Amino acid sequence: MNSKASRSLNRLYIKQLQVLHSLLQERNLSKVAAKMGLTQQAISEQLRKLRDLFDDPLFVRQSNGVIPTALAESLGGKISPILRDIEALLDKPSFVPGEQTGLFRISATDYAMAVILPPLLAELRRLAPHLKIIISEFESDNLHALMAAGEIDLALTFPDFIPAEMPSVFLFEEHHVCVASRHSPLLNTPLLLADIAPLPQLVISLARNNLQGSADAWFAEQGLTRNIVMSIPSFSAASDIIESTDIVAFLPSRLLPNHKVAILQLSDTPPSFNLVAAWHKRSTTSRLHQWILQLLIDSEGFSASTSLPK
Amino acid sequence: MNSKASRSLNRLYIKQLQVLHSLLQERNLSKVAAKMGLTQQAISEQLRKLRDLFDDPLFVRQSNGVIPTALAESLGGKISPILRDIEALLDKPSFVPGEQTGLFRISATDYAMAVILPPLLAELRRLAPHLKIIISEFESDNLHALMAAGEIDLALTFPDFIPAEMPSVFLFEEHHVCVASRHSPLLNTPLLLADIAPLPQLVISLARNNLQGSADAWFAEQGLTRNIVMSIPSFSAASDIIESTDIVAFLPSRLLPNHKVAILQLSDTPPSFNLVAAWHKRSTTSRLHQWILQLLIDSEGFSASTSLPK
DNA sequence: ATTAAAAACAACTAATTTTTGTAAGTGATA
DNA sequence: TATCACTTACAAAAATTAGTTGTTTTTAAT
Repeated sequence: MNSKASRSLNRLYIKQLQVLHSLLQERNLSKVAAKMGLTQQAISEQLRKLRDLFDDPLFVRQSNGVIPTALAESLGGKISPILRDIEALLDKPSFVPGEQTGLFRISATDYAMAVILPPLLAELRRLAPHLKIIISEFESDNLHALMAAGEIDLALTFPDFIPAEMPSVFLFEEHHVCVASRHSPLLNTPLLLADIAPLPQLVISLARNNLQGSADAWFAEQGLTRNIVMSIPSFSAASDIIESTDIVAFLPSRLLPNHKVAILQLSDTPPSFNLVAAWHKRSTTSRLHQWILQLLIDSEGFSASTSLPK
Repeated sequence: MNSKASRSLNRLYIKQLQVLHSLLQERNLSKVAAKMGLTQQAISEQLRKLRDLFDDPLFVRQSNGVIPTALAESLGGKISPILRDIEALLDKPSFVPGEQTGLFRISATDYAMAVILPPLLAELRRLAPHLKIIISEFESDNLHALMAAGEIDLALTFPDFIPAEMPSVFLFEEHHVCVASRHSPLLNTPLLLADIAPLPQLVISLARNNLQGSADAWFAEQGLTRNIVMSIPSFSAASDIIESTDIVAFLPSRLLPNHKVAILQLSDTPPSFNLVAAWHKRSTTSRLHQWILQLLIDSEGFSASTSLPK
């Protein structure tokens, strides 16, 4: 392509293509002008530029209008589909869940996998059967980077793990209950927090590989120090361990009851915590994303109060 | 389509689509700016307009650039072919006669059909076998209107019949010879113009249905009045009539010899006249038209001196 | 918290489009 | 052939828009 043309191409309005197209139909500058809400002179000027661009008169005048040259006519056939394609760009694609064929990636803690995902995924399978879904274990380290790279679309986790710049929505409030093996001699015995503190305990630690638990502060408030002897990164594995040891732990209430562990009768109630769904700003305007988020909010009747940073 | 979008579409540069496209590749405004020879601020402003047009952020910023939203990504796939199509508009289609599949319409007097067309059509068949050709009898009345309407591409006729605004090219000079039936007793007898004048004569009149011939003025110059008894609109039919009557006529020299009529030995030579090819301004830049015209000029070694009105 | 990179904003300048006004071309018709 | 009605083309002013320079804000990593 010659350089003059490519330079001019930068300055080519869609409008100029429309002028050329209308001119081929109307064969009259004044009529095209009226149709486009401009003056005849403006159309004449655009035509002058088109003539310069294509190095052809394109239209020659008659008493009652103009008639196209061979080149103008051949351009006409090519311009029509281009204009249609460009107009189609602006038509918001209608969003029909059943027709979604894309891929949606959810990162979730194993707690969320057990509690939140089952009903959501059932709905997704029902309403959007052609949508492919990838679920990955929640990684707190580089969540934002993964989302920026487009490798995760939605995270289901605890508020602490989501960076401030990410929009998120509150899903529900959860609290821990203290559990022990179903064979534990402590079952059916009323217990105080002070009774729990010295017992060997396990904490679920998703990010930090240490022996600190989320309820440590609560014990400290009452002047107690917990006897934490183990840390694992999975809620479901915790149950297995607890079942076969003398270890006790605080597990989210919605994971219970299960057939491996039993709830201890504790007089105090541990502080509650929240579950949230978080995503990257880039996804906020995605219709698919919006729809799945709404499904999530609706699916268990969560009181949805979105908190999107401005 | 909403009215805001259609209004904005008028103002949409091809360049803006290129910005969107480059941004999807580079994911960095400054790099796109450098690539397009503009400042970062200019790209930012175009992005602002695109955001307004599509009612979507399109790109959200990071520390080292931007990342596209779902909408921007979906637009990307549609924009690439559009940009290719638009660039293809500017590529002049290469003209290969053998690939021409169009239709070419020639209007010719029966003289031109007999003398000019045969070699031209032979060449056309040989060089452009996929080109369709329609030949029609020359109509002097509304030649310009027919050509404006695209119903005739080229006329082969006499200069008198082509309006001043039509471009034309001189083909060759022709002159009349006086003929009579091959059975005529006048054959082989030297004749003066004064001898011809009283003889019953036929004129070929393409436009005006009257008894005036093109050589009338020539007779008048010598103080003679022709005895015109018949007018017909066809040169070839003239020969048939002359053969079977006592009528004489002036026929173009290139139609002779033929087996129906014979040339009279006239001492004077009638004034010559020209043959021209004429067309509509709209066709002047058509490669097909130019090529056929050149073929016509070359085919018999005519001394081609085009006379295109400004 | 600091920093480096990048996008966004603001005011100004340059370029372009559009309009207003006018001239000139075209073909029909009196 | 002169005029008429209609049309495109040209020119200069006005309005709009794109682009630039300078600056601020945002972003995320150190």
